[in-house]
Amino acid sequence: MERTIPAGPDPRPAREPVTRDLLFRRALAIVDAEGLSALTMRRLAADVGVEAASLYHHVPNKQALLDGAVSVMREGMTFSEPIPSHWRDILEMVFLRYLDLLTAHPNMLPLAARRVQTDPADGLVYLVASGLSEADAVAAWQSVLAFVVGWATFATESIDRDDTYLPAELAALMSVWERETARHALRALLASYEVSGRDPDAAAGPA
Amino acid sequence: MERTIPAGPDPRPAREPVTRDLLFRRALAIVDAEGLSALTMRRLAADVGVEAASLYHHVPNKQALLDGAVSVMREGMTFSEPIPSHWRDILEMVFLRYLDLLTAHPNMLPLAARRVQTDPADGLVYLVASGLSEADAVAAWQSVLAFVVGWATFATESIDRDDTYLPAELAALMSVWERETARHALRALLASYEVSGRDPDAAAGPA
DNA sequence: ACCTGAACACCGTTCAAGT
DNA sequence: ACCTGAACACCGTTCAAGT
Repeated sequence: MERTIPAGPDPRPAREPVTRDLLFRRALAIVDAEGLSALTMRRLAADVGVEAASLYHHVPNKQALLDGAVSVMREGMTFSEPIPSHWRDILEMVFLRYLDLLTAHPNMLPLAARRVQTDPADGLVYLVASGLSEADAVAAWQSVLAFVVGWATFATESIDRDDTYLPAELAALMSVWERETARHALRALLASYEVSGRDPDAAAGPA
Repeated sequence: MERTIPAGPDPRPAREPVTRDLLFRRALAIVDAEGLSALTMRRLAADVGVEAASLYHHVPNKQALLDGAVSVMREGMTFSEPIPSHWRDILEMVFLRYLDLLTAHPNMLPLAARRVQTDPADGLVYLVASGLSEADAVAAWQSVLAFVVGWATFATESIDRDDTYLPAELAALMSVWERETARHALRALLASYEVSGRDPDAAAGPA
């Protein structure tokens, strides 16, 4: 008979109990470290110390796992004080931060492009409160979101480049996607939307 | 013994001879019709009337097949006369046309986002010839390309929307991605880049 | 309640064998 | 030169069986 160790410090390998949230976090870690194709049910199961079939007690299917990983990633979107007061500056900050987040998780991009749409939805409501028409607010939101996701797509992945016919100097420039260039484009997009009411600075602080 | 029909009109089912190009075209057709996940080696082989293993006589692997399908798709990018004279109008036309192409092949988008980068590369050279600095030309190209691919990503696919917390009216607006909105954003992006030399209209026709 | 083993219906790819 | 059958090493998912 084996002796049972009753209160020793960490007797068995002490497998962390399997929860949905643990699976989401480990799934994100695997994708970040080894790419989307490395995330298989068998691989994740081995990672948390169970068999593949066991995962289906915590998650209905693989898609739910991917959705969970996206959610975990998006929780990493935090903002540093101070918050600017003009809606344009706020949007610029939010979407630059979002661009940074996507850039930090390049392997997640194919997944992040879905479910993103209205994510900081309250931000959209805020645009209307700032004086933009609903149509303009939605247009601005869509444009900026599309740009950021598209930019991350190119800035992030090891694209197979078609440099044929391109002078070496231009090809070299095209292979670098500078954050400052994205910021400039973001500002140009935002500048094309205007508050329509008679009090354009209604949302800009008390003074 | 069966009688062999020597010169009848189309005796056997007359399988079209298998070529790389046929495979590319059928692959694109399958993806367009049934989605990316429907394109398997076995499915494509059945489509052209051979076994899956036979495909490897024409194509080294599945990735080459996908690349070929992207190329076939991009051949569908044509331009109607007349070509505008100002570089901004040309870029707007080219990238609106590219947006239309991506929108017409929504299932191809995950593939089209790679290899696109410098595709109409001569266009980039043309921007420099029009008087933009190399840095500005690349920045404009990158910004507009990123925007179009991002826009197509959202406009095209049945995104799982997160409409929680969003007023019904805004949610309804957010679910529609109007081509006119994209055009406005495209123009705003292009307007932010200027010819730097002393002859800003150097590329704008003879008059 | 949670985990397992074994199976099912798939994948992409290889290769010896056929014509 | 081109095609095939059969196999290999994988997938996601299901389910009866264990504790």
